[in-house]
Amino acid sequence: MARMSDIIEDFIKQLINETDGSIEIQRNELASYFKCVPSQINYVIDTRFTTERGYYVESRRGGGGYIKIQRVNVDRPGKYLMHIVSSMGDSISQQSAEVFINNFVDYDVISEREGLLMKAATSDKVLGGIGAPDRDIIRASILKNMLAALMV
Amino acid sequence: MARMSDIIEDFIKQLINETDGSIEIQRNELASYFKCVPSQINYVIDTRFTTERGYYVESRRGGGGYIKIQRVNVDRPGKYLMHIVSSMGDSISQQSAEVFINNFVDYDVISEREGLLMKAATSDKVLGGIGAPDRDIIRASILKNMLAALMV
DNA sequence: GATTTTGACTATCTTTGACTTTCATATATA
DNA sequence: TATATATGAAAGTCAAAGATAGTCAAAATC
Repeated sequence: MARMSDIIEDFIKQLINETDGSIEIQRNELASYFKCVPSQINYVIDTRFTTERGYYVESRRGGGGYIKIQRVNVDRPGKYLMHIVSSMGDSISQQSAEVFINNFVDYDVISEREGLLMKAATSDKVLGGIGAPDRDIIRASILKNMLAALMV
Repeated sequence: MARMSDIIEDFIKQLINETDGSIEIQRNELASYFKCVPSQINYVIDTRFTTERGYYVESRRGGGGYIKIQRVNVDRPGKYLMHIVSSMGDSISQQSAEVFINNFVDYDVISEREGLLMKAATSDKVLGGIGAPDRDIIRASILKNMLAALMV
């Protein structure tokens, strides 16, 4: 069965597309629309609408509260890439790597084929054999080196 | 009696044929359909649906998890790559990897940028930290997986 | 001896709900 | 009137429970 979280994610993304990059929702309203607990909305936002994925979220509690989600505009892809690389840290999970790579493709910093290459090189499928702490370190190293190679 | 693994392999291959080269299965579902333990599905995938044999596999755990199996394209350049992949062995030095990659670029199987990416991902600069026998094994694995990704 | 089968244990992702925090407004009090 | 307090209406947090898939090695089979 399809994941509820994915369905909610798609719904929100469509709303954002329809409204020029920024929406305001009520958590409880959305939750009751999807017949889920309100905290699942938080889960979706925390895992899918992160800074890494290019979103900016703010909210307010209390009466008349809301959650506002905005898609971040990237007008200088090269600069964006630089910033990402330097903020990336020395260790990175497969999931995060994938998110980064998808972003690069979305913003036309790399081609789709290049994205596939990067994902293939950083997947747990190939790095899984490496022990737990080292794996993510080597993954970060691979990713950074590939990006650096493109920036030359 | 025929081997269970072979039966499962044939079943999956038929599914792939019926669906244009790409399927998504649930491990537990398939296991209960064949009345085997779930890990046998992993065994079948690990031994039969490898990059050497021309498949690209990805998966996701947790609720709504899945295993996705794609058959790679074996048309023209793909066929050449496929041949390379299956002849490459399980271990490869940085030097050999570079020779392979340069060849791909020379024969226009990949672009120059893609070549740079591949070299970056398989260089000793990033893999040097891994101990001697494992390093070349992981390098081969990365290279094969990248090539397979391009053939999907 | 190599391959296959099995199962216990692990890792990862999602769903759920009880409890907490914050804010706006209404009401009480100095 | 101005300020303090109570009330209710949101959203946030966090951990437990549930749902998958992965790993690894022992046992079985060929």
